[in-house]
Amino acid sequence: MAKAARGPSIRDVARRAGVSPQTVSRVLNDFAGIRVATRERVLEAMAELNYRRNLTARTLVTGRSNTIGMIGPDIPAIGPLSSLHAVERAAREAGFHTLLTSTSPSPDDVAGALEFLLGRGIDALVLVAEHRSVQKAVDAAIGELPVVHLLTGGRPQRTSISIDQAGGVRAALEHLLALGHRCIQHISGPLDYSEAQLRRDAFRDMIFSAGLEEFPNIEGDWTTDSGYAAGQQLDPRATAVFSANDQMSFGLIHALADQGRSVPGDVSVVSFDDTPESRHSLPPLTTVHQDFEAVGKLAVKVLVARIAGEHAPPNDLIVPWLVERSSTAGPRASA
Amino acid sequence: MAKAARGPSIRDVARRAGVSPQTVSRVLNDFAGIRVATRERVLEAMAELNYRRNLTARTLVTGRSNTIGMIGPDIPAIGPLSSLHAVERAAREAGFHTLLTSTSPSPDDVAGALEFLLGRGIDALVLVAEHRSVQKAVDAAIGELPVVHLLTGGRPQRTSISIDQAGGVRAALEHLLALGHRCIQHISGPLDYSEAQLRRDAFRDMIFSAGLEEFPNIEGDWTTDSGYAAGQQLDPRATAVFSANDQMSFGLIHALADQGRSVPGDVSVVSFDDTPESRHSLPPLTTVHQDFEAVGKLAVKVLVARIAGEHAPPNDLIVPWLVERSSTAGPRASA
DNA sequence: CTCCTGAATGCTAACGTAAACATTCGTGCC
DNA sequence: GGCACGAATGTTTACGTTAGCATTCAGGAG
Repeated sequence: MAKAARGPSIRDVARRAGVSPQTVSRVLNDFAGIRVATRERVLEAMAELNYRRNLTARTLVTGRSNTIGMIGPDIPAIGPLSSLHAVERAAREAGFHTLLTSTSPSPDDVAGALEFLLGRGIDALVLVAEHRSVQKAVDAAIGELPVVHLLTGGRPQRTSISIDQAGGVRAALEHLLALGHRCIQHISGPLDYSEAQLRRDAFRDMIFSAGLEEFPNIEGDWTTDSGYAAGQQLDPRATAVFSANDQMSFGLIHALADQGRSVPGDVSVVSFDDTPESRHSLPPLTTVHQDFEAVGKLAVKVLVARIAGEHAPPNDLIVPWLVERSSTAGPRASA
Repeated sequence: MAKAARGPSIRDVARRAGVSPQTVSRVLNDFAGIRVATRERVLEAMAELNYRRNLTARTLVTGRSNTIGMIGPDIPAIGPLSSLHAVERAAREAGFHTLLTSTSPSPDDVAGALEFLLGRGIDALVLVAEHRSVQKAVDAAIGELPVVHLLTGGRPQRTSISIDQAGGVRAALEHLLALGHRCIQHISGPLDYSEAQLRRDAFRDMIFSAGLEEFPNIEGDWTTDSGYAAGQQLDPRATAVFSANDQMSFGLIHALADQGRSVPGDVSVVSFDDTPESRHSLPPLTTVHQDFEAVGKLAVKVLVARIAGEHAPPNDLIVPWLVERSSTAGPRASA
């Protein structure tokens, strides 16, 4: 067994400094009304003993952990990972820390992750790119805990910080329409993810209201490989593709290149995410910018307010915008 | 103030089941020697009250948290993020959970992160892609805690799971040499990261022992943008580039394309990481495969063993290999 | 019937901290 | 000089759990 190796406690410090444990606690928590000499004696004792405050005990007694739990998806896609990372940074700046669990969509896994976080006394919960099974489990288990759903794009019943998925899709499609495209196919993410479904639905709405022909949806799984596969089943009449994330776009463009078709010469591609890679791919992608950083910051801001007991602000919608680069152009005359 | 909203405790369950708290605890921890009827009564009571075990209290009394702390870099690069993610998954499978903190290289930040993790009673620590300032802080603060340094590629003094950076570089350069390249320039990562330095050093050794001319090192910061910038300062005589990660390679290739130079026609590019994007970029990258998943798994395995008090196995070196794709070819006759 | 034994369960203390209340002490005022 | 008062510090208790020891109980041996 690993030895317990407990460090010095507040009591040891108190003894060494010749004060009561409570006084040490007060110094730790920056209470007013401690004589300067006393405080210094305590600080000195802490330094000498190499004292480290025990967050576990503190959490136990206060019921507050200053920790935000995060549940993310199991997949190593840059999008969700960026969001998680952004939350982590924003939380840190706000004086909070994060407890990260990723989980496969299996209900058992989700329940386990939730169990761990809740048992750990988190003060709030952030859900990133949730699989739908996660939503259900969370709704069942959460009591008063502040929760933010990130990026889902529209869950009116609870607080959520979302990118306005429909708005982003609209910007992307308007761009393609303005270029003159009439045959546009969609490569969606896995439809059991909220984002994927929202984007697909918004796409359909746009196609419908523009009176265009609807091509069958090709469902990918967010990965570059699935984008490549999608490129192989693309309808030959399509002059433009709206792809649900950048990674799939890369795969798609690769597949087209292998078929001897160029982007945007033969096919235009509009994408979603604006990951760092999309700025420098060949061609650089025209893509909807998702400001992960802003989302993370806003999420933490909302949560901190709710933790402090302030009334939760209404759902916040971050509006993404289209970054026009070189993967789109007008359709060929021949099309 | 947020209401405490404490859930039911072991005591509430005990009262309801008509047993002592200790018996409930025994049921929770799967002790032998509980009458079946009693156990069932307890389980029933837990279900009725929707009881959730408090990990905080448990940690406080046992001194073990079943949690592995992770410190990662502040940057949202896919490489380190993948590693963190892999550790998280491996830990979960081993019954552990993870506490993630990322930190800027500033000593204060690092100290704060460490403080948080240690105060939280983590059982072990994983360092991913450490900035050198992290190493120093960790060495100072860690006592008996099992630590694994991930991906640094050679820290003999402590247990570390590393990718054999030098081996990877060797594979990459041997490939270029075999193709006939003699003018090879390096784009390194920021040299205050261990990996960046190890790769740069291995590169130099290879160049030296092959008796080739040494071009000045161009130092990037792992991002695609810095790769693009590097592409603009490339020595015109270089027929091949060894770039320290995939993201910078993408930027580099973009810059070359903007100059009207093609890859691999005019310049060959060998890279490091084998991220999912590299399979489908144009051209697909020849790159050194880093098995983040394997590294994560191995790290957790080592840590679990050390937590259990077994003697730490010696440093483990994972050997990466070169994946040959289409970004390399022989030098032009004109070169 | 009593005693012993082992199985099942209960009781008490402890983990390290902070909240709430209690006490001490110095100081200024009458 | 005595008193009141606020500032500084101390004492007690609780948070939810588990370790360690104590107790109860049933059943078999003598």
